[in-house]
Amino acid sequence: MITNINIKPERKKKLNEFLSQKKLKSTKQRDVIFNEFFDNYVGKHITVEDLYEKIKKNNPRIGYATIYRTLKLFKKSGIASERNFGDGRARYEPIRYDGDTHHHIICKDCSRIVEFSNNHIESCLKQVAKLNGFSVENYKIEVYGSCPLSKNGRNCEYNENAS
Amino acid sequence: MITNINIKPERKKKLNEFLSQKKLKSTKQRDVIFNEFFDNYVGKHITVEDLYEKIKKNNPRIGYATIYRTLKLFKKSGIASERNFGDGRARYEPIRYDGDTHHHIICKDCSRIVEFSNNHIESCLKQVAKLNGFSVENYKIEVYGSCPLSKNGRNCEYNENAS
DNA sequence: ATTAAAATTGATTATTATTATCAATTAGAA
DNA sequence: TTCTAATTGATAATAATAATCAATTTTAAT
Repeated sequence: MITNINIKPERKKKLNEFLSQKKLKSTKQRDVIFNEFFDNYVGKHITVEDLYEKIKKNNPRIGYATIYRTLKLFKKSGIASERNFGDGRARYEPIRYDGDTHHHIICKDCSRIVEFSNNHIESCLKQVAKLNGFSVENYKIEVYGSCPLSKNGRNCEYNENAS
Repeated sequence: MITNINIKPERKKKLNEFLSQKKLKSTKQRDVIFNEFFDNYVGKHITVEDLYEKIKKNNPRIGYATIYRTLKLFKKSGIASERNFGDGRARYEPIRYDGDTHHHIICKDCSRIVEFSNNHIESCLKQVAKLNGFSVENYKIEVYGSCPLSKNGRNCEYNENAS
């Protein structure tokens, strides 16, 4: 069950726990990036560059490297996940709640992304891994195909990161 | 059903069909790379660099760029697939037969890779995509976890590309 | 509130994988 | 053989990410 209401406090708490556990510091930059990321990119998949451009508008002092480092920090702290859809640039996505495993269907024509999760498939995968003696940490499923818009022959220019 | 016997002639035929269809040429370099790739890397996942190093031993005249271009050619012709396991370098794998869709379980400790295929999971995925209006072109499933060797506490240094 | 130690930042440079360039060579058809 | 177009190999260009480092900021201790 995916809920978009009020996830920020819980995620902020988790980040702060990670910071204090690792004796790291909270800074104004990290706050700004956290807010932008969780206010505007839940359910989306943003590149480092796009997030930098967005943040630069209101906070021109924040540097490119800081965005890189902070998204990695979010990843390590368990509030963001890194995705790679094969275009050579990493994308980051807010993790909405602990245990939020979902997967992606990607349109090869217009890059539109639909998310899904499916317990049945996941338990099958765990079983396959178990049969091979593996314990499962996480898994990634990506389906590539053509979306309804592009199949209808319409021009389906799509940009999920648009404001 | 996976069979390792005698796949080369069939794959070579497919490559040659692609070449003549696209009015491309067969060259000594392409033959050398084809042979090395299908003699020694079926069921493995080799990087461009590793294949270059291997081929250089007997064919020091063949350049790095040619390996890159030829693996891409193999991919386009449908006899190789490109994989990306998150370490920032592409890996190539011979496609054993048309319709060879299989997936990977990757040990996060020693990078050992086990392959599997599962029709049930695949048909579930197709159904999920269909519910969202997508037609499926291909899909990728990766399971990350710990392999039996590393769970036993043994030193499980593993290199699937070793000679 | 001051201070000191350690982490962070921002600007820049370095690294690394991949792609593009281009003159020289080679394959394949005529 | 000859002509045309594709290919090669060496190298330079590109692009994403990582590393460096002096200056700054945070946090804990005093």
